[in-house]
Amino acid sequence: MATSPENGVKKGAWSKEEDQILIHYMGNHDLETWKTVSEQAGLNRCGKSCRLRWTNYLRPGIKRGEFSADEEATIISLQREHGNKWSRIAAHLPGRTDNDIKNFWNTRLKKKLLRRVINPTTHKPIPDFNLLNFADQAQLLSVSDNPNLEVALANNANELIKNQVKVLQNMLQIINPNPLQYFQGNLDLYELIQLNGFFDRTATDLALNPLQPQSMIAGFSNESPVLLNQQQPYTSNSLPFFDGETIPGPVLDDNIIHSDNICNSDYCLPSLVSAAPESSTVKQMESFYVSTEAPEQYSVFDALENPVDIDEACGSFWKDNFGFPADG
DNA sequence: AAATCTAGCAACCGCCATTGC
DNA sequence: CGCAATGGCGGTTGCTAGATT
Repeated sequence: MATSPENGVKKGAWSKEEDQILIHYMGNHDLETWKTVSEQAGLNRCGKSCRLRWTNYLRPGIKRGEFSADEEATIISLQREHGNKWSRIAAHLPGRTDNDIKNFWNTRLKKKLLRRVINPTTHKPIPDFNLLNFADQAQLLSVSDNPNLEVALANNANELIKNQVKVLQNMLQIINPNPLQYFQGNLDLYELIQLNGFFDRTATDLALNPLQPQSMIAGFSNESPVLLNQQQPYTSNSLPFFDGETIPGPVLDDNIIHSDNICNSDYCLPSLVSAAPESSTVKQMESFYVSTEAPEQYSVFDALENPVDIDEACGSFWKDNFGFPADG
């Protein structure tokens, strides 16, 4: 069992013997401070740990087990009203602890709301996946049991992954302005990152203008470098993406070397040119990542390049695509 | 059958407020 | 008033049992 290095007090799960000692002590003494409880009861625990064990588990009247439908409705209603004020919410639910309610919210109720396409933060219907925070997006993906929803959300998830790749690129570039050496064992990943035009940015540029999610996408626009022979099929192995789906990509130009220190004959680096809008990296990336089965009007890149009226779009996004109610 | 993944939950951590000296 | 001790709270971690591969 773990102990705190500085004072040797025990940490981790409580044993039945410790529980009995604490219950016996609390039943026979008035509470002074939790520190004295620990000391006088002979528990090798810090006072804080004793308090938590008592208030969350051992004190009389604690209600355990499944939450009733009424309790569930109360929690949702109070969470909407007060936010994550668990102790305040617990005051309305006799026998339930703030910790229990917090766990119940985080592990059950949030998912339940997401399944109903309700944003657990705002308690309003979700008009567009992109308006959720990242954690809720991930959770919505994980709880989805609607195949149509999964297909559509995959497109948005591609977008999230691209953003994360950009963050990784930033980090690598700052660590080493010539990151090519990292990719000798994973050239598919190298090609994916190269497609984003990352290696043309200097460490100084990145330090002064770190990429943010919005600017990352904006960075894909006209001045971004693109591959010369982008219409041809991808030469290396297709990149596996969601659930084994493979996505065709443009060929890499074998004849033009971008960097002089690494050149595998099968994976030489392409040269880069500025693109016209119609052949921009945005369009290229769109065809690269977004499933052709996806409704074209909801391409994430279209949305970014052509700002839409959010109110108008919100009202129809789910309804048009999945038959979900958009307004309650 | 073994390995891996996932959900649920108990407990800890860090921050802030309160209290007492 | 300042400081230390303590308590309260919300966020996070890590363990475990059950499910899945």
